[in-house]
Formats: sequence, C-alpha cells, structure tokens
Amino acid sequence: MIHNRVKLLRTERGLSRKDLADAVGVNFQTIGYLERGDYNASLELAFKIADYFELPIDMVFSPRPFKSMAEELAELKAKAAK
Amino acid sequence: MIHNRVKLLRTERGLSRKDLADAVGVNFQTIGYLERGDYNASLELAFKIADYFELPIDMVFSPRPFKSMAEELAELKAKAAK
DNA sequence: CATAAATGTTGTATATATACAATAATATGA
DNA sequence: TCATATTATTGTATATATACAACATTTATG
Repeated sequence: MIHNRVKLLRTERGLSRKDLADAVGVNFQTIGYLERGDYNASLELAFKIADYFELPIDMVFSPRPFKSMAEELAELKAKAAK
Repeated sequence: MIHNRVKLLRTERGLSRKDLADAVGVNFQTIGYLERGDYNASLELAFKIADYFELPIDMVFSPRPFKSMAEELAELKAKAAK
C-alpha cells in the first residue's frame, strides 16, 4: 500500500474532492478512494496530483508512512541551523 | 503515457529483465511491457523499481519525456561551474 | 557454427483502478 | 432549523496492469 498526503494537501487549500477531481480530470469519488486508501492512484494520476500541488511526487506519495509535515519541517530547520 | 528509464538503468547495470523482475517481485514479461511502453507501472511497482536502483522515483518515471542523462548531467555541471 | 540466453509477440486470465449512479450520513451556512 | 454542499457507502461496469504460457526472433557465448 502506498501512503499519500492528498487529503491533507487538499484541505489545506480549502478544496473539495470535486475541485481536485476536476483539476486532475478524474471522478470526484476516485479522490475519495485514494484518500481512504481503498486503492492506489495510477502512476499517471499520481503525477497529475503532484503537478497540481506543484510538489515532487514523493512529497505526495510514498511507500513508507509519512511523518507529519510539521515534524519534517522542524527536523530540516534543526539540521539547517547546525 | 508515463516515460521511464527502466531499460537504460537496467542495461547500464548489466541486468536481464528476469533479474530486475525477480528483484522487484513481478513477472519478467511485465518489465518488458514497461520498457516498451505497452502500459504504465502501478505506483507501487514504480516505487519498488526506483528503490531498487536507489534513485528518486522522478528520476526513473516522468510524465514528460526524459532528456538523456548525459545531457542533464552536462547542464548541471555547467550550472554548477558558474 | 551451434547452443543457450534474452527478448519479442500473441493470446488468455485475473486483479486493480476508475467511472458512474443512487442513496445515506455529515457538515456548513443562511 | 432548514437547505445545501460535502463526504461515505454500496453496487455495477469498464479500462488497465499483471501473470502466465507458448512460440518466434534476436543476441551472446562456447
């Protein structure tokens, strides 16, 4: 199973599933399936979603569970401060 | 259609399709299909292949055609030299 | 050259991703 | 509270990814 941050990124931007679905050209229920982890996006859809958020694909999808973005950010800042 | 560098990376390392297929846990013919562009890898398989090559997924798969790696390398070196 | 290994081709079967529809449940806003 | 938008749930249908097998063709190697 591939983990993703779709729901987080979508809500962060105040988008409904339909908004995102329309933007990437799929049915709004498909976004629901992805967010719930019912199944994985295709590679093509994964790239479209990442492109839409203007993020590299591996910031949106990962074979390993994501840390929270806050956590990641804090770690990077700590590292940069050294 | 998603472009990929699977064949390039595989042959660069002197691997047969079967070698790579075994390493990522799919049928050897599946690797053939991907290399020929008959269909796209699933997101899961894409991550496994990228992991196997120890590369970020977007260096192996892309919605846009890849430049040759030589070209990319040369450009980066030129930029770094500035 | 002869043999084996790797790749290509074709065909069938199964699993998974996506679409679409109808309805229920939940949240949001006037 | 009422109305509306959003999300969840269930079911059916289609497209695409993957497995597997048999055989042809190409490439490597003794």
